[in-house]
Amino acid sequence: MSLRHILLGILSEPQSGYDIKNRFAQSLQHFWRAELSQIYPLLQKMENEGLLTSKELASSIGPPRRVYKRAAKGRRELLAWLAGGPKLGEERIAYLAQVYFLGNLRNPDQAIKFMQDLRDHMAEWLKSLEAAEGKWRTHDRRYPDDLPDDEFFAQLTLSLGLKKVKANVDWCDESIKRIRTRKLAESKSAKIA
Amino acid sequence: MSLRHILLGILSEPQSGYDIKNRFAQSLQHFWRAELSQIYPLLQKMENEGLLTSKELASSIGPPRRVYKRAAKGRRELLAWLAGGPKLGEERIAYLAQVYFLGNLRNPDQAIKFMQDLRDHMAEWLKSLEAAEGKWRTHDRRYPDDLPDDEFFAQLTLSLGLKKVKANVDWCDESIKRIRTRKLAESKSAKIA
DNA sequence: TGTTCCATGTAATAAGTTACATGATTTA
DNA sequence: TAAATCATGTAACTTATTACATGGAACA
Repeated sequence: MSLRHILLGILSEPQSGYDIKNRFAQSLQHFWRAELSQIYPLLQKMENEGLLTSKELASSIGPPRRVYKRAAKGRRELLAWLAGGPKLGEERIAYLAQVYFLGNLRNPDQAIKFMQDLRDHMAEWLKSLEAAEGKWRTHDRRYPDDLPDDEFFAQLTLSLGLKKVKANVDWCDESIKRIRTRKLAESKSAKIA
Repeated sequence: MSLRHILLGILSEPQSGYDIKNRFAQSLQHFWRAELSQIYPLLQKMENEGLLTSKELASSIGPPRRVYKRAAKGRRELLAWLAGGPKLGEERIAYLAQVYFLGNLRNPDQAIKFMQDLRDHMAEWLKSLEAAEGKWRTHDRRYPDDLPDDEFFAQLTLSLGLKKVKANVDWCDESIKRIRTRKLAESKSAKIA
């Protein structure tokens, strides 16, 4: 039920479905994803429910755009979501489910490969977050604590992102070592037996 | 598409839908959740697809249980999922979406309250993870690196959980301070103006 | 005697994914 | 001239949630 609230959050300024998709690509995708084919019908539905208003605008580059903005009712629903306190216990992290079952792989090298692959992705992700932060810092001297409200809270999520992705990289390194050590211990006990 | 793979992972040993729900409550729920009303029909469907087999067992305490176990075909599908490498980019963390939009709250005290609430939940979660670890360590001297494969990889997810939840608590503390500082700066500039 | 636990499910609805369809404009 | 970007959508399908239905055993 969160996508509708995310749309309400984004639509303090008028934007098209396409704009929203780009907003996901920039920042939101780190904790929620959505396809255009989900966004477009939902915008229409929410307009019918009186949460949004829309108008069609001609565009210089390409087809006309339908831009949506939240209505007063939409703003109230957003505030109710926030006032309801943090929604915990709904996390989904597919790669951890995979790690949980890595023991099913017969050869420990496969588990090591999986963790190295994960490590590489996390390190790359960390790089991109650090680059985003660096750019933001150099382009806006208000960064990070004098930013306007909406950007400040987006920065908070970036700052947690950095911490968590770093923790992930460290954990991957540790885990790979631990799997290697087990592998050695196993081959020794096999020789003894 | 991950629940079917999680079921395949769990069902190396025969278990009922109810057992699976309990398994979620113990550990899996930290990265994936599932309701019984999703589990039961999916087990049936996967049996029809030849991924699982089942049989009904009488129980001493309560109604008869239908226990499922993965078939050879199910095991192959699980291995293919793991061999496909880590599934990234599908994370869902609703509370971060909320933080992202906290700027919509007019009064900074509301944002502080939200973050304190989040902090409390994270601290409680951390306690429960530490308790789980302590219990495991005292009850099994093989903990953590000499555990059998399946438990070892489950322990890896616990060890990441500890790191991440700690990072979350720290980040909440930092964030609350930062919001407080902004609030003070704002009230000063209001006086000057 | 009421609540929790054990145990299985169905029905209705909502949310989300994948594939398809269209067409202009800009860049390589 | 092929690909990418801009822009909007529909159709078919899968996945997930909420509500409902049943009933015995244990516990407080």
